[in-house]
Amino acid sequence: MNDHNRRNMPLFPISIVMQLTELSARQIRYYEEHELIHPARSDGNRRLFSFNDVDKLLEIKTLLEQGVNMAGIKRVFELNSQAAAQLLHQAQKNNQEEITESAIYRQLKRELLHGGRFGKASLIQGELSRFMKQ
DNA sequence: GTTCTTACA
DNA sequence: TGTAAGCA
Repeated sequence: MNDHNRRNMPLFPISIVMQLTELSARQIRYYEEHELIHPARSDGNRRLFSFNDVDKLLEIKTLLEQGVNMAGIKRVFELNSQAAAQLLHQAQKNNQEEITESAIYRQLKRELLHGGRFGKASLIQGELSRFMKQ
């Protein structure tokens, strides 16, 4: 069982995710409607969230608190996946070792936090301002 | 008892 | 977003 599988395993019912994220069930379902998350379903049609889903919801919560709307959050995720794809491409270009997907995301997270080549701060101050309320 | 969908405020 | 109804 690798990291990737572990993080994507459908494990938590919505009640647990509510406690973990401090988001309401209404909000969590709403973000799913807008395709920000894609929780699996149990046999009884109940949502089952993975660690990745929870992480994504926490990121959504942070952006929401910063005043970013739904469109802006979608844009951030879009840019993040682009950045991840770029990191993956460069990693493969620089050596033949097998690159773990989770390692790529960890590096992306570091770069974003430390204002690396993708600079999240500049992203929020610049383009993202169009998606801010007020 | 918990969660789901739908609908209204 | 919160809340309520009616199901599963």
